[in-house]
Amino acid sequence: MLEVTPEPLERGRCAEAASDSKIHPMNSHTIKVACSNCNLRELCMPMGLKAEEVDKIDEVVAVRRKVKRGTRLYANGEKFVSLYAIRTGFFKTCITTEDGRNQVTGFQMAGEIIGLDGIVKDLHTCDAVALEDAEVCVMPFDRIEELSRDVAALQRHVHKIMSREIVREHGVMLLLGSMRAEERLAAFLLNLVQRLHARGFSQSELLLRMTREEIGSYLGLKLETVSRTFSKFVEEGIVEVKQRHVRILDTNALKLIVNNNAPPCA
Amino acid sequence: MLEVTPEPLERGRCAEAASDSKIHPMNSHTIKVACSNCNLRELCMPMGLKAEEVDKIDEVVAVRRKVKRGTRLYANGEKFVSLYAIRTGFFKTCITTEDGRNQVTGFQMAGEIIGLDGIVKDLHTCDAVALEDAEVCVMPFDRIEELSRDVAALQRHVHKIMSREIVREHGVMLLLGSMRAEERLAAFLLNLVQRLHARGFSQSELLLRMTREEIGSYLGLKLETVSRTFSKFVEEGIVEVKQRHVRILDTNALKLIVNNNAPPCA
DNA sequence: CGACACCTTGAAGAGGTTCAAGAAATGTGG
DNA sequence: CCACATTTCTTGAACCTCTTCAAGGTGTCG
Repeated sequence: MLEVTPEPLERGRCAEAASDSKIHPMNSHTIKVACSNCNLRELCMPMGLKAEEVDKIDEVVAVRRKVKRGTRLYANGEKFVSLYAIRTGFFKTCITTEDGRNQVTGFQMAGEIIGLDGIVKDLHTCDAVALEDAEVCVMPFDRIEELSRDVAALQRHVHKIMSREIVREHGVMLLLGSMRAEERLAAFLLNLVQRLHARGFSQSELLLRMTREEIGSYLGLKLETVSRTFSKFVEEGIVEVKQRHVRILDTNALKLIVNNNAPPCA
Repeated sequence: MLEVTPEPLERGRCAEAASDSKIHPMNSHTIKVACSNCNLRELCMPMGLKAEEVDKIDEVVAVRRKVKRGTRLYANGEKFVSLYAIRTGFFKTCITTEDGRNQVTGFQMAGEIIGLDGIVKDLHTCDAVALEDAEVCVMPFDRIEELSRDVAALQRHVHKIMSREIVREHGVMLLLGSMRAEERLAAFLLNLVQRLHARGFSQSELLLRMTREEIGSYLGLKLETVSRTFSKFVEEGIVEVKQRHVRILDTNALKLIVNNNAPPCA
């Protein structure tokens, strides 16, 4: 359910690799970059590498790319070339069908990897939209594959990232298939705050980057239901909500809601 | 939504690798095996390999294992060692939580790979249960990794299998998040029959290997709703249903239901 | 400041669930 | 091979959750 993080990072902002950045702009919004001194490396790089292996991995991340809020990092049908590691910002991924259905399949934050959907057909099968101004590391997939043939730790890391995504989606299926509205929203809030906390943010306070409609799409609910459920949580004193600002007052109450009001036996 | 299959295979049953099988039983239900003359190789092996590469891959599949109906191939919490390629039979995968929730995350048939959930934590995070007597090829994952460092086509294949599973689950999220009962069941039937047809079975007739309750769990519905929806389809002349025997009379009607009654514009 | 996107709340309605009973199939042991 | 127990499936009726439709409020950005 969460990214494995040995210790919280400070604030999800990377110290710039000062010597490199902004010297060789590839185009209007791409710049060179190095992983080896990125604050997020514990999230998106394998641990315990030799120095020479770290250097090799630095070469994988060819460039960074800035993505303005509301614009797409990639879109359904586009050729798949690279995976992306999110440096800063917040994304949603969603699929849209010809008959007008739309489904948010996930929300992604700093240190998470997106683009895995494109590997199977060499085409992206969903859209990735920045919900706030963002910056990503562009990692050409053929170079990842090449390198992970040399560096077993990287190979293993790539496999784990993909497996983690599969397991995450199992959790979403459980949520969508078996939970009621309150349970879904409680699980959603707990998941978000947990991931934010792992990145050094508050355990109890969060700023929603997405609309009620996007939350609803992700949770299989209508935006009105999301809004009403928030209101209900407020009435019950579980959270404070001011638009997109949410403060969790009673984490345990949320956990009880998710766990069917059964106390955790483990 | 489906396994990519160049051409239908005959009946999903493998010709035995006669010289090998049953000579060296590893234990009561494991036998040696070779991929190179398995009828399913187009489904679970990369295409266009050199002969020597095929030989290497043969070595990956250490043994086969028989799984009796109703028993588990692996279970939540067990150590992850191998992926499994299904030779014959039919599986469900499902997750169960401490508080008693249960969710079927997929149904798998011959030629499909299961066990990917275990990679991220070296532990299986779901159960795989045989819904009929089954046989699988056991593929130790460390050998897969080792070999895919040598054989780029295998590496790519493993990545595609994992990506395909991610994309499949996106489809399930769309189903669970945005479809009504009829739409879900129609999509489910179309998906099943399509995968069966790719394996040489009928386009219109299928034998459900799972109960109404299991279908319901997968589709986020109660078993009564599944039953009622089947009955509705029967009334409308779209399918014939005799217990687990289903004959699709009007594939197009099912497609229209899934597509929101909007004619396919593509 | 005005336009627009987003959020909240109410009331009515639909779709799915729950509870219950009975029928059909399947498996078991004598 | 048959009788019985068990599991699975179907169907009805009442209920509940979530959706739909509608209106008004709040916040944001040019």
